[in-house]
Amino acid sequence: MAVTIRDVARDAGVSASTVCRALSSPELVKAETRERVRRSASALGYSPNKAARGLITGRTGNLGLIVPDLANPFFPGVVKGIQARARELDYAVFVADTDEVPTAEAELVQALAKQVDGIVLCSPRMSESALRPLAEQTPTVLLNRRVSRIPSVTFDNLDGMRQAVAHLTALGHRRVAYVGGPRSSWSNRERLRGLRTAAAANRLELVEVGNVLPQFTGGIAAADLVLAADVTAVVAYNDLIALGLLSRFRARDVDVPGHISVIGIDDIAMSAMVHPPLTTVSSPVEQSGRAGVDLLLDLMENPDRTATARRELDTHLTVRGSTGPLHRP
Amino acid sequence: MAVTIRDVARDAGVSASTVCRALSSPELVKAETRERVRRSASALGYSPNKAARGLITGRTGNLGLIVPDLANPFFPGVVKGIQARARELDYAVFVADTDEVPTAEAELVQALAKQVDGIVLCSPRMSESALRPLAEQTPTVLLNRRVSRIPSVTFDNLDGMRQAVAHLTALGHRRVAYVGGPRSSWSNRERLRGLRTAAAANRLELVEVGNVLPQFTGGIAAADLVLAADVTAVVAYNDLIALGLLSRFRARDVDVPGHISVIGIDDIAMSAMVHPPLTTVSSPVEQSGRAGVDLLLDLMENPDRTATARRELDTHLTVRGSTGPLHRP
DNA sequence: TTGAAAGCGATACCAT
DNA sequence: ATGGTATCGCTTTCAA
Repeated sequence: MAVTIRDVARDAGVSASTVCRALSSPELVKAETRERVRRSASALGYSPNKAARGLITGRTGNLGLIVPDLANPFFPGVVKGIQARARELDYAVFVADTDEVPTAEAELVQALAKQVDGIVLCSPRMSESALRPLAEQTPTVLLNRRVSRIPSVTFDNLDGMRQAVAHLTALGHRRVAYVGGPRSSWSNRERLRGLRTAAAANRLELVEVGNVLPQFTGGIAAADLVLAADVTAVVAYNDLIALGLLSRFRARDVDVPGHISVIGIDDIAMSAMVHPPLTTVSSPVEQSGRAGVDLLLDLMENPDRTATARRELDTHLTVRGSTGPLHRP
Repeated sequence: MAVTIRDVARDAGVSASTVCRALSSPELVKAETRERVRRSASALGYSPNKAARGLITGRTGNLGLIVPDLANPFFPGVVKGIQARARELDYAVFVADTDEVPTAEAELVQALAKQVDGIVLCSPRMSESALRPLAEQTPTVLLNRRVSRIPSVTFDNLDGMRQAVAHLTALGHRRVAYVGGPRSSWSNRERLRGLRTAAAANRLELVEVGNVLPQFTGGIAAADLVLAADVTAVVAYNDLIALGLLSRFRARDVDVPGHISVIGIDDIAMSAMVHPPLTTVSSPVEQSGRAGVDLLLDLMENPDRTATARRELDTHLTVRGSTGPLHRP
């Protein structure tokens, strides 16, 4: 079948060891021999078997990536960032989708652990106590989650919320709702914390209307609760929820932003495509993926020094038509 | 580090061979021994190293998947379907995104070929002559593309277009535009062919307004051409383009569906979320992914007999608010 | 029913 | 500078 190192060795009239060296440590081989080997290799179309190499070197050249739900456009962005960086570094990427089932996370990590050099865990929902042993077993980087002694890439949710509240305050809003996402989401907790802090600092009333699925339907479901809460603005855990709110508001003939202002988080592409376009807290999603890969490689080379490495990326408010000044009497 | 088969063997007081058999060919091992081995294995948290196994069996237990652009919500759907099926069958999946760069396809196939048992090529843009040698080298299944002697899963684009035209005809439309996607897209060619056939059969005028990127911005760009074409309805290569059309129409104060009807293809989630919601030709996307995996496994077991296996999945028109009867004078 | 040993493909160490 | 050999973890004859 496939051409092996021994085929090349025979063809070039040298030993397998020499072929190996000629290809991976050229400086150790006489120029003439090296050339002969290289010619044979490319003539036969040889390329080394990564699995076999990994067996002995302990490096597979593969990375693992686990995300909660590819149907949420936020995550494909992360995947693209990771892919792009991984390809630059000549790594291949296993991708697994847990379908928002927290127990699937650990299973998938276990399944991938032996065939990858490291794993990027994106927005994991599992508990810290479940997470830490996994991270000790395989080099792991967390995205959108912070856990002590595990490297992570996060967005500055606190500052994002501060910007959102500042914007609403400037527009005259005094009473604002928050539609929460999954309770097990670290981002959700951070966003809530950021909102509380910012609200207090601005003497704004914050109404928490509960937790919903981080999806369009979650927003649909929350919309009526928001209206009943008698607020003039609402911040949603993510853009999908915010889009659900917008949709339901329209169905109920509630004017946005005339009657109520809406702010989402993530800045998924769709947010700019709807009408009115959604004001949202933008995060550099692809960049977070790239940063995750870089952190992972650091970690692999240097298990201890970088164990607590952290990148926190800036967010910024993108103001669009779904927020506006308060007109109500 | 990781627990190996020998650790389990020692713990259970048997040889490595027996552990291997107990786990993969249980019927060859005495029940009692088998149980003991299994207990040791799970106590130690053993799971076999796929790479090492692959070295000897020639099977890696991995699949490769190559898609043009994860940012187009159609593709994450495919990925989810493939993942789900692959996980059921205990396969892990490499995912690679070409960013719509056709030359990246072959490179990625080459890079993955040696570490997977088979590859699913989703909507490949490369030429047939480039495709065929790749498919001969590694078991390959095509999604959304048909090439002789390579197994494939496709949607019944022709019938989908027939349904779309029937719908528009029933509403009274006589002159319809088509906004094309990438010229190198097989689906685009099929859709165009289907439209031409159906238009002729219904004595409908079909205006082809050129090819655009299969993205929201493509639709924005095409909208003005469509308006200038003096049609009462437009079919777009995909939903993203259709959403771009809707957006631009709204910006130009063109009423949909009062002044013009719009039909997309794919039925991505967003299509139901906008206003007016988009009429579209729905395809069973996740199912196509699952079918792709099944075809691939057939092919692996049976390289010759199934070389030309084909699945064509039914599509159906989902009518929503973006199409309506003709009111114009 | 079980164990010993060979070997998959590549690499790394030890000789020469 | 090059070759021989052991080894990675697992599966698979072949014997017992």
